[in-house]
Amino acid sequence: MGVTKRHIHSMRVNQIADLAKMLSNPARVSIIEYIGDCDGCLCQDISEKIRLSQPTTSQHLQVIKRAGILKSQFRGKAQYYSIDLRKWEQAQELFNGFFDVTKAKCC
Amino acid sequence: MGVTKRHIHSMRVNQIADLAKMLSNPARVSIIEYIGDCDGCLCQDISEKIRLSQPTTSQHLQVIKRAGILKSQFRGKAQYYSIDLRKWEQAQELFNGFFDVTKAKCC
DNA sequence: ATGCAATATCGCAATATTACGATTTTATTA
DNA sequence: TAATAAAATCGTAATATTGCGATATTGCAT
Repeated sequence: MGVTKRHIHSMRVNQIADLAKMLSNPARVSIIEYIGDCDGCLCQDISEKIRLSQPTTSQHLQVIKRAGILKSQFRGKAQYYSIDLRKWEQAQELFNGFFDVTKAKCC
Repeated sequence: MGVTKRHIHSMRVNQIADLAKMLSNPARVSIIEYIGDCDGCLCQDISEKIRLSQPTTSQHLQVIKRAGILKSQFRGKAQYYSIDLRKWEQAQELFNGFFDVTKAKCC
């Protein structure tokens, strides 16, 4: 077939996988890293920094945003992206929960 | 084009993305969770537990193994999988490093 | 209203992922 | 050595992802 069977897994497992999928492309990791640096970034600047085209960069930004990690606002004529710290921390906790539980059980 | 441009990113960024890619499928998250539970599992049992076919399960196991997270050994006639705790902790640290640095910088 | 600069969306081609049935390989046991 | 059971691999079809050029949209300034 070729379609991921989400329905056979728990919601928590799917959440972890979704979050990981968002981080599974190096461009998106770089983008998050860069936004963390400057806090309030233009798509154009990010695009130049990571050396991908504006459309590609914009698409990656949407993927990160859809995962709930980004906030954006217009200042002047440009859109400024920044990281939603609360969501970022929640994401970290979700991962750490998974890592810790697995660690505690194994061996 | 359609090929991920790994070469434009740092090695660390690619490592994070690779690790995330390994976790980006819910079947693999479930498998890790299950192996953590029983510590020493048969492919067959995992396959039944997560309700995917034996070949599919085996392929996912290879992906997790290629990421360095699994150990395996033959006991009797079957192969027993378990989590490489050292690598698992390293993976967690890699993620936490990324999360923490981003957190520290932003805002 | 018109022009401008920034961002988002569309359409597409190349490639990657996912899942499974069929088959082969592997390691033990009779 | 032959039979076995378990796991890996092959082949394939369906779908998803990635990246970019072209185009549309958006919000401000004149």
